[in-house]
Amino acid sequence: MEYPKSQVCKSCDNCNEKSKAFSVLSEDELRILNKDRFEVVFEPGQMVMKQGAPATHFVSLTQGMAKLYLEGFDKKKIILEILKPWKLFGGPGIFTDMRYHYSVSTISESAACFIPVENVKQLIRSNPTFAETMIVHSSMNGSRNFERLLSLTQKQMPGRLADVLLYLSQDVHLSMRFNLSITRQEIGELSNMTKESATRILKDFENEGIIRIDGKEIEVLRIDTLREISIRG
Amino acid sequence: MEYPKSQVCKSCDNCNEKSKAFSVLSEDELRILNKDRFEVVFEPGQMVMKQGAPATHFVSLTQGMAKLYLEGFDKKKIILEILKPWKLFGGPGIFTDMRYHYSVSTISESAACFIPVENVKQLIRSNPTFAETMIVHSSMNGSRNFERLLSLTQKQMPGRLADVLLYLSQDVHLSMRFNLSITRQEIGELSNMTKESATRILKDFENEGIIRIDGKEIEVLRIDTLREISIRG
DNA sequence: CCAATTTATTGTCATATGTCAATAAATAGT
DNA sequence: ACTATTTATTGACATATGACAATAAATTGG
Repeated sequence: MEYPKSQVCKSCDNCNEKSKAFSVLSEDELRILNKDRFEVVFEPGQMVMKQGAPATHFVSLTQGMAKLYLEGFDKKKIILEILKPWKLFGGPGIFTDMRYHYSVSTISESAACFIPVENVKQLIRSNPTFAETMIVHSSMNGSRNFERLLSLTQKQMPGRLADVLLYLSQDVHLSMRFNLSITRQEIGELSNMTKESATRILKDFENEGIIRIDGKEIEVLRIDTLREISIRG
Repeated sequence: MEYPKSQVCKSCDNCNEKSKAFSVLSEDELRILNKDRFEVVFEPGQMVMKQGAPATHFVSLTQGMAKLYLEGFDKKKIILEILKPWKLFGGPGIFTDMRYHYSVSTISESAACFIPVENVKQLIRSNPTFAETMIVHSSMNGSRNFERLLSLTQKQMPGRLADVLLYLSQDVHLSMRFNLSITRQEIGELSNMTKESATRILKDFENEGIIRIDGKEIEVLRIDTLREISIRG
């Protein structure tokens, strides 16, 4: 793995500005946070964080795109999130058993900044506002996981796929038309179905004029229909 | 609803002792916490907390037993937890949109103590150790929900039911033999299957000599087999 | 103690979805 | 540019599981 100088952070300021979690910190506190930070560049498909490994660092994605996923049984995965820059992750294990509870691997060429957990914990202990920020952060993940649990367990495939398309369009790419950076396999892992089923239902949606597929590009044509399908289940 | 005097807390001391979350608080801080607490007694089947309603209080179950569940589509529920005394709940909404993100209703006659969220938040802001306790609490819920997500989405019915039996035996009743306080419907809601399937697979387990069912009583005879079934999926 | 209601059991059937296999298309490596 | 590998598509088929229905058993309320 290379560490091209040009891509390594010159300073953490940029990162701190973009990650709203750090906006409540003073100059001095940022210094603590920045003390032992370091950045690593990843090629596509490389592992940033491994489920089960010791949880030593919080990580902030600074460039590229990655997937955060649970490793289940028989190598089956559930992708919980597509990560974009300035997303901070590390997981619940940092405050419990000091293990990572999910894996993260890159989708495109990426860079990530590693912050030792002890430095973050030190700030939590000294700055209650920052602690509250962490609680809010963790709570948002919590509610999001409840929604996912309901979507994945109670909806049929079209509803689950609609949820994933809405997620990709509205939360990840912020556009009705986007270049699909993930495979059918990964769409399946987002919606808990096989790649074959993902292919089939995507085609169904296309035939019904709900989306347009052109190579790697997907355009959402009728988002309301997608929302209906999502609600109907 | 009645409020039998004899069952209302005489003091919060008892509650504070039992809820380890509060063990880090000083006398003065406990006074803040106790200031506006009040206890309510519930009959079986009554609702303690309603998903979607304004999140105004943290709640601690002080007597009885309750179920914490997500209300999904078509009135379908997922039970996330069987609550026993001294379990504190309120959910992620307290730190995000100020709504409850799950419902809680009693299984047996119960009592619960309601603590205004503002008092807890005040302590979080003033006592970093307490704040960290809250983060740990929320993190444990987080990892537990990951496990549930995997169990419910990737295992077949026998695996899911095995998980539920292990949960009931090891986490709820703390015994190999316990009186089943919940219905088949609720076993189904714990394992994401219909009550008919729950019935059938329970009987299968009984026929295979893995458990013994006698009326409302269940005895786990071969816990290792149950664990195997859980792992095999 | 009896009627009314809820809960549990059991069987039949329909179907959503996974599995496997064969091919096609796209991508990557030399 | 050409082969090798990965990814996508499509079809045929098997099966886990839900839906419905009919009793049976248990619980509750008077």
